Amino acid sequence: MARVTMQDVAREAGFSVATVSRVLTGSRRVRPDVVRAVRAAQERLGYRTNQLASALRRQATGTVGMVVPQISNPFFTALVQAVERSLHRSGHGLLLCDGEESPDVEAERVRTLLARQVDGLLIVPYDAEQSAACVREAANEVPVVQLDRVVSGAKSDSVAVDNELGMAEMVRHLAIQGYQQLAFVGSQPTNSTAAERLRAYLAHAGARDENNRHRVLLGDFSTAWGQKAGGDIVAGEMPAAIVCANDLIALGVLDALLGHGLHVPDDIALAGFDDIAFATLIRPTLTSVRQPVDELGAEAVRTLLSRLSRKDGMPRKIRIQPEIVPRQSTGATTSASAEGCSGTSGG
Amino acid sequence: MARVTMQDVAREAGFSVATVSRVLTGSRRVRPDVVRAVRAAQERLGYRTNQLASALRRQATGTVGMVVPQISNPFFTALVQAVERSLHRSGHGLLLCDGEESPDVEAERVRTLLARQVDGLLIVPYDAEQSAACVREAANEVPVVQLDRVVSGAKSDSVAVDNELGMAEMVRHLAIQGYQQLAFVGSQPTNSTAAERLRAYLAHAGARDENNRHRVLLGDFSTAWGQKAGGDIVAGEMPAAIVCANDLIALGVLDALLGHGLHVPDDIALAGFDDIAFATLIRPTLTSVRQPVDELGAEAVRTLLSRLSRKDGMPRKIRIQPEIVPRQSTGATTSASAEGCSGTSGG
DNA sequence: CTCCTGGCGGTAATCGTTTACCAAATCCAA
DNA sequence: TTGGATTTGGTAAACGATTACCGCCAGGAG
Repeated sequence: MARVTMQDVAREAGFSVATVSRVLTGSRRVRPDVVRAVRAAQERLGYRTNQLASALRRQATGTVGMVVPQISNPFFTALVQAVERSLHRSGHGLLLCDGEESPDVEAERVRTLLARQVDGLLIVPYDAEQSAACVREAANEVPVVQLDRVVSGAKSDSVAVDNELGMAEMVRHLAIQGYQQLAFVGSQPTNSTAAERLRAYLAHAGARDENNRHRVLLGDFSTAWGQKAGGDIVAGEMPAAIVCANDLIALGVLDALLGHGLHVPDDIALAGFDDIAFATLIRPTLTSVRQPVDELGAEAVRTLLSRLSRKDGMPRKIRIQPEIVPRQSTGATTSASAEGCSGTSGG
Repeated sequence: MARVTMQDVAREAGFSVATVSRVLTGSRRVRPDVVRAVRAAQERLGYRTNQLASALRRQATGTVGMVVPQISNPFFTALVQAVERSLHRSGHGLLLCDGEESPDVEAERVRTLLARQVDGLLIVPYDAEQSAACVREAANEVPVVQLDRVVSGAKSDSVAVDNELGMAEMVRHLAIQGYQQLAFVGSQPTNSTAAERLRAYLAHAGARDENNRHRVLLGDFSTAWGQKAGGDIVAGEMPAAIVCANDLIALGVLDALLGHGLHVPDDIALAGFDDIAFATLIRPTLTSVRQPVDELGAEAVRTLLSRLSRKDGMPRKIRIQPEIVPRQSTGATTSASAEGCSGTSGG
């Protein structure tokens, strides 16, 4: 039951711990017959190196920390999944933390991650201002990559989608589909994505129609907010289409619309942002802006790991191009059957 | 930039590292004035203890590993979230791994978790047979709690919902609602939850109607499978209601039904299992068996932590009672507006 | 004044690796 | 045969905390 150490392997093989270590890490040439002997001994004892001790000595844990505002948001879930996969591919572990949508919890999580000596940090900062200090502080200790959202003033790389572009294309798409009067249901711009999407909407929709400036409802990124905003819109003068700042909001709005007996897109069109898996599982299927989650995750990991090897260079801002996915909710597809959805397994 | 160590604090405070350590861990009484001096020095230097070194010495990392078959399944996401919260509340960290629905990947993940010296392991084993060896092996090294699914032959605790009970209540509910002819869309019983739900369905539905034994379609726990099975059912002689082994399957089936122009529950009723968040966001809202995810996670963590302090005692099987949630899809609610959904935040 | 006891700070061993440095062995050319 | 270069294994010092053990000092009893 007592863990078997390198000492044991060394004794068993009849060599020193140094030699065993060299065989295992390949840090220096060892005679082939010795290698065989050591490997055999290792096999016999079922030895696996203690990463803790190794990490302490090498000053690198092979672990990166990740903090997201809330795991249960499907977009973040997908991001976590993509990151986890990329990390494991390069032999790293993931220490995951949920910030519980609170700057305080978030800061505390970052602190414990640093205390656990993570080699680097991936963070989706909750709030553009309240999270800034904690991100800056972290960036002084280890390489940090901001993901999806960005706070200013931190010396760190960032990876996100080009929200401006995505929103612009969405507005254009709606125009092409013939929807003139638009409304926007978004989030208070307390973080970069909310702010960018709002700004882009105003810039592009406002340019076409001065009226649109008035039909902007701001809350948070939740379904609950979508439901409320949807109700408000139905109560007033109806626009031709509603643009939402993310899919969760759109789901809420849709719920409200259907609840009032409205048909989408016949009575009113609807569009979201993120393209979460459920966008194709509801009726009507939801037009959205696809965030290439796998790419985002992979790119973030790649950026972080490259910082780990060579720390030089200026912070880089990486922006990935999103892609609009037209579906039934904006009258783009009439085919009744949805695209496949690969989410397998179950509880 | 160089990390500040306990040495530095000791020097700054004018005491030895032993004293500093004692102040920080509270392992022994230290004179109040000395405590103040040490704390002041710590504050001045911004010292935080290196968990790595501490863990190596104490032989405990304060970290537990968790392996789920696939994070993107909303049920597992919710479970992870609950676990993460409970763990952090007791000062532990979570090393999360996605098994990618493969016994090999799963086994590899377990091995790296053990190499990282996790204090304990929470695992949702992918396959009743193929995952058994790896769970057993892990249970020999650290306390293991199996969550949601169970493999036999491992000396470990387990926490799960009483699937038998949940399915029994669902069948009874459908009977009360007046649905006689049932069909079951489930997963091949390659894991305990699939097996238990199938067995319970057969026991209870079969008891009422010999015919029901024939209307059992088995695939996996995915939406894709639900879509296919739904199509097959529509093509043949239609039952009055379809019982699904989880909500993802139900979503797929629903998709197929709606795609064929059928109305739920007027033409055919539908029920799921798990009660994931989206069950209330689709139309019709989905009748399901609620798994109390927060309780499951909390109980699993509690069980694991108690094993960490006192290793004695036989393995315990903890079964939590699920609760059926009747909604529109079985004609239980006619109210059009859905219940609130709290999933906040967004990408 | 001596001796014992309890409180408390310091010294150094320890957790399990990695690796700088040393030394023995081997090899090759002259 | 010799002397330098090259392998390659061993010794021991880190990494940064925790803690067993030691010893000093103060105070109380005799």
